[in-house]
Amino acid sequence: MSRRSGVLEFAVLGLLHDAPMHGYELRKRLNVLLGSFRAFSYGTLYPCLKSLVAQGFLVEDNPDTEYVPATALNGKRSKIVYRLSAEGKQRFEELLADSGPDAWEDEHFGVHFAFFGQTDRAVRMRVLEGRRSRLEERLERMRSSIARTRERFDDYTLELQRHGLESVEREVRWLNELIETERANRTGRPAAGDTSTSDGRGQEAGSSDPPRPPHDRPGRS
Amino acid sequence: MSRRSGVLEFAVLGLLHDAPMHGYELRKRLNVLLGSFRAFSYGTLYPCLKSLVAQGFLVEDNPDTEYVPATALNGKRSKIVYRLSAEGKQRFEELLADSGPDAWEDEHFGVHFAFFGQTDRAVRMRVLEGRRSRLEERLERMRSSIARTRERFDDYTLELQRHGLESVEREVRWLNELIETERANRTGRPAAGDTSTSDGRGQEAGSSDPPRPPHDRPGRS
DNA sequence: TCTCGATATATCGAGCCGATACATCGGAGC
DNA sequence: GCTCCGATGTATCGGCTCGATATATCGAGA
Repeated sequence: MSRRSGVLEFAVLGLLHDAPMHGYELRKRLNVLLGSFRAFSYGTLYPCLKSLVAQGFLVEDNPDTEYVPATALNGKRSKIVYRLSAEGKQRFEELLADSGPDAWEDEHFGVHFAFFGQTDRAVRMRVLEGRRSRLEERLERMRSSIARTRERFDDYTLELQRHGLESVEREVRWLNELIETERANRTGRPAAGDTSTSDGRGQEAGSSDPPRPPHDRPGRS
Repeated sequence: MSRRSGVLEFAVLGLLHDAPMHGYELRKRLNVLLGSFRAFSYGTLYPCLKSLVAQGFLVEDNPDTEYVPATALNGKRSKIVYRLSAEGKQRFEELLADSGPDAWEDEHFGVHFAFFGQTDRAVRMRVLEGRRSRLEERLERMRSSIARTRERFDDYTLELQRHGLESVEREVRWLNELIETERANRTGRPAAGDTSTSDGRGQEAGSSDPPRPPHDRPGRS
């Protein structure tokens, strides 16, 4: 589990960091959290939850004391509420601090960004700039590819390629705005790059400085 | 094979409609053709080619007469050139004429659009409008979802959702332009809605009227 | 009461990717 | 001429993920 992407693990840990939940609720919030970036199905979520329990990152809060229907078969399938263990909390912090090349690949960037509110400013900057350079490489390849094959395809195919290209260009502009905002919000005090394992701070969301992303006005109704 | 998406089958048939090719070349062109819409790996392509041969849609042009190295093992693995059979050509025409709901889902729309140059105008219109209404449904859901969860997430998460929303909005605007162009290019003669199985027309690309998609100017260098 | 949809957990077949292996060929460098 | 290396070329395997499906409860409404 989570050998390939680890995206789901990260997202689940992050959501359960706020509040305990059961799978059904978790999946709904998951697909809202990640927006149009990614969606997961039950066939992926439930095995992942099991794996996270087996790894010790999650604990099943089995509320046998609470309302259990149990009218049916002896197996009595009731709600299973998952809660983050101490190891799970620590694991989430580790994932938050990761600013390696993986963090700005297609599959990972969305989740990392979704939790930027709990991420150090230095990590945020590295991830944003890494993502941008990644997309600029792709842009270069797409442009030369379109230029090379301009004569070989009909107009609709070229239009599809052009549209894809502009999507990536828009993505880069978005990143530029974000980076610019990060730079503008740079206070005099640099973010404390603590590698200690959550020693003193017992607070849940230790965001001392509000990041304030761009686009204060929602734009349209 | 090709039970779920059929995208690869469609794209392979369409590319081999123009010229015979071997797998390696096919994959390169495939990933250019579909732009940023989709990419396929060898692990998907080669089994699909085998399946298409087994179904009788492709023929292996094994050029034993041409240069065969054969210095190595007795199996002598040389180039395998794939060519469209008559059944394959007919299959491609069928896929081109498909304007059912599947044609405007996420997985299928890109390929269908890539071959719009060989598609009837009536089918093009149905697919574009179907796609647009599909995205507008999604837009509605995303908007209400963001409105409902505005207070539950931090600013970066909301920014991610907003950006996803604007991506879909941009997609709808793009479709609007395309549909408008289709309408403007509507000549007096309606496209012959023939359901016959490619009876008279032996021509390769039977595009009698040039579709002329929007954005004549490439915009930027 | 009976149906229907939302809530809730779980599994299975099949598609698809990434990595990898194997083999050839043309060119760069020596 | 020689070797190394990257592009060309075909092929497979492990495993992640999806869509469909099965099962069961609950609240709302006909």
